Amino acid sequence: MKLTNKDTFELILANISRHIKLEQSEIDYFISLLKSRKLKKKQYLLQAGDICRNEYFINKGCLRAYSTDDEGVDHILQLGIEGWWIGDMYSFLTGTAANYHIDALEDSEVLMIDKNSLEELYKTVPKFERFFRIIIQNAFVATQRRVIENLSEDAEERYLQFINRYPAFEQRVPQNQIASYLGITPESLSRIRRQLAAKK
Amino acid sequence: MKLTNKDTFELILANISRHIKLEQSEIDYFISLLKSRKLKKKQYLLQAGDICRNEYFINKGCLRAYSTDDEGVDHILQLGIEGWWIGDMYSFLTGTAANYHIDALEDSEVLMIDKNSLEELYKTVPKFERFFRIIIQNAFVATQRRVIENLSEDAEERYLQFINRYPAFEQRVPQNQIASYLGITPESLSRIRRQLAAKK
DNA sequence: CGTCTATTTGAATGTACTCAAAAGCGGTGG
DNA sequence: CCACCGCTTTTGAGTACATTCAAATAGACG
Repeated sequence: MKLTNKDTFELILANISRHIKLEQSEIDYFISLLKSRKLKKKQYLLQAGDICRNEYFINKGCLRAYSTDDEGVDHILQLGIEGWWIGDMYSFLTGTAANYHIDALEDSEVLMIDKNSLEELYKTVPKFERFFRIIIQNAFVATQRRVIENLSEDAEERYLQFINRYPAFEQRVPQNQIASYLGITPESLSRIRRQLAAKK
Repeated sequence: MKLTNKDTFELILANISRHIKLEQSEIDYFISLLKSRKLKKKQYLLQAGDICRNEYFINKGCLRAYSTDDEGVDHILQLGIEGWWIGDMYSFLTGTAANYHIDALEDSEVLMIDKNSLEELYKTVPKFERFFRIIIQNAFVATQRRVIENLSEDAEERYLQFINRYPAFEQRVPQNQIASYLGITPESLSRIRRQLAAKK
């Protein structure tokens, strides 16, 4: 879908302007590279085995990226809502089969940019190198923190950190999905919540 | 320490030239921003609570970045040898107190660039935005994979993945440090290794 | 050589898991 | 609009993997 509606880009442009300043011509050019896609709840944006040909900006809704292990259990790599980027970066960078599924936990809309367009964008407006460096840097720091928390905290502590850090997710993401993100079973999370309620 | 010896920069320049092409003048300028530091085994490069004022390129040796939890147990966020970057990126970016210690597992040498110099470098030679974007992107992808492996694999699988992916570490890093990286106790790793040896 | 640290081994413990079933909730179609 | 169906959440009982604590052995460093 090609885009014309200006409102569509408010969020992503606000996002970008927090890190780099763009001329109107640069904005127009950037927007011309984007496509949009709407997803119904449960619909796939990407399936493992596909090549991830885009980076996705979540304009509306809620998505998850996850892998399925040998026993068929899902493990959530990333949750994202409006304003977040999502994708399978390794697949995107190397052009190899994706390891992750991405699907919608709510009816959603993403803006996407494919690899050629992105390289083109880097060449034409080098400031975007800076923008994506910063975005990725922040994602990297958050992921490192998650590694350390997985190593050093028990399930209850991780859950408390999670709802404290991402209150929006606690509202919008089903418990079994939060459990998957935390690396525990839905049964365990249910028990943890009961205990926390008892403590109060 | 200010630098003059050309050999000192071979590794880092080779590293950089894999991603961006530099003019001699740009190389000279970049090098002028670097400082070097030698570390004896067990010596700190950074302590939690300090502000991490540099990004560090490991020119020689082996370092670890780790946090210490409430019970005094260490958890290794990152291991690195020659050719790897290391630091506490959150502290570096925000100027806040570091959460991680970094110290040397072997006598080591790092090249370092401070924040002002790096921003200066980005301004003067924007190609470095690209270079660090790529470096961070790769680190991000690797860290995401680690999250998923921590969520989906048991201790034995994670250990096998580890020695397969980082054979150099198996040689150079003590077992209790590998255990810490994998998120298990040294005792558990010892038992896992015994079982693996028995299977053969 | 002696000391300090790392590794191995054993025994008891615990946190989270699996399997199973019931209760709750939400969406869909009659 | 209500009833039903499927999925999510809760609860229980038994289990397993890794932990803790303790001690012995091995190895590294001065």
